[in-house]
Amino acid sequence: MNNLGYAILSALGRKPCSGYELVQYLEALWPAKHSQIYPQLTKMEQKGLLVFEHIEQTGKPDKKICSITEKGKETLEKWVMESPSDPIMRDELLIKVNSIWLSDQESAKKIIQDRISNLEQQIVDREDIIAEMECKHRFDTMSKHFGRYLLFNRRNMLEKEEISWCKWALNFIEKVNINKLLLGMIGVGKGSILVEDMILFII
Amino acid sequence: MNNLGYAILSALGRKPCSGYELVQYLEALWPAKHSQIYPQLTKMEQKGLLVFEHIEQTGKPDKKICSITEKGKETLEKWVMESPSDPIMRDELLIKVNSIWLSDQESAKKIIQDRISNLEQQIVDREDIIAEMECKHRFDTMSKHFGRYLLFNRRNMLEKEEISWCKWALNFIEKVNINKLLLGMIGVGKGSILVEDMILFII
DNA sequence: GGATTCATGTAAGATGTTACATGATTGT
DNA sequence: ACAATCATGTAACATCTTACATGAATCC
Repeated sequence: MNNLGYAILSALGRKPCSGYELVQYLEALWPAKHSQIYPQLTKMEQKGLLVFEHIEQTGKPDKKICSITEKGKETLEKWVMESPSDPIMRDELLIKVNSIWLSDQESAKKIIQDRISNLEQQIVDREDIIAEMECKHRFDTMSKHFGRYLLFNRRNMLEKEEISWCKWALNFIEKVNINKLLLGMIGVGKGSILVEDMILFII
Repeated sequence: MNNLGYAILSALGRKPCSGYELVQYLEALWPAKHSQIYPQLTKMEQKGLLVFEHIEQTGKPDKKICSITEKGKETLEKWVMESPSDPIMRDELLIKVNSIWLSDQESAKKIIQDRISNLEQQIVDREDIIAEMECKHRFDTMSKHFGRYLLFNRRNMLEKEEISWCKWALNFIEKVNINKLLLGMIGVGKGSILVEDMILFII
């Protein structure tokens, strides 16, 4: 079984739900498009890890509610104990920042500023969800939602720290440019003072 | 062109290098195995984005040094200005944390403690590299290494914050368990006081 | 009237991983 | 002796994305 499969089992452990709902739930866990979810669910049903229940709806398309089976629960339980492999992050911004030397100051600053805006929006949205969790899930039902609660707080902490980095980087970029302009030293020799300046600035 | 291609161009913009070296360089930017790099380089050479230079070596296998072309530079420059798409993070740990309710306290704590160890190791390693960068790249050569310098600091900031979350989560897990044990309330009713306790603890 | 939400599925293509293949040098 | 580093490549497979396909209800 693959990670998507375990993520689905983890989601269904909380409560049974449709493939459509899974797409949303998994966004914070292991993002996947519906075109990946539905075939995966079929495979998992064939393996006996989950069962389908067909629900007819009026005014809406019919849906298939998936529930985790005993076998599914056992499979997940066994996997959870194994140590996880290294995380992988793919972010175009990193490539763009790495290429910063060939773009002008303003363009460089703009991509970072846009990132700050995106992060800020995501944080306010997530803070609403966290508040809702704290309000809605009392202790008796909290247990199954506890992990998700930890994860939402994790994301917020990391995104706030990313904003801190963005601001630090913006200041740094500005500092470098001001130095370049003031001393008229684009690529000229005695710049070693500048680097010390920059390093002082970091500390 | 795909993101891997732009990452390669970004790497080659700094200095020409072999496919083998690219694998290491790209780890912090857009990780890829050599089996993906070599065919990608061939495609990019055919498109005129880079050129190969065959270097014969004694005692070591021969290598092919790739250099970015004017067309490659222009392609990268154009792409850098476009706004990046959303980052994607895939981390098995998240699925395991989400499934925390079905593993025992000790196993749950262990996976988080292991993560802390990994992060701490990565941070000390990266701090060495950062120190080396600050030392080696004086102002005249800094420009092309500037983006990478920003990125290494970014990673360190984020990983330090992840450690903070891990420690917060460990405390939280312990707190929940102590409450469960003390009050003997596994799944029993009047737990609402506990949740308040937990929320107080977060604040 | 047009976009979004709900709801499921398939097909084609792009991207990424694991395994197979070779072979000398250097460090433990 | 054995593992790791340097160095490049292919093949098979797994994973993920984009596009095609349908269709009613609700919101702006």
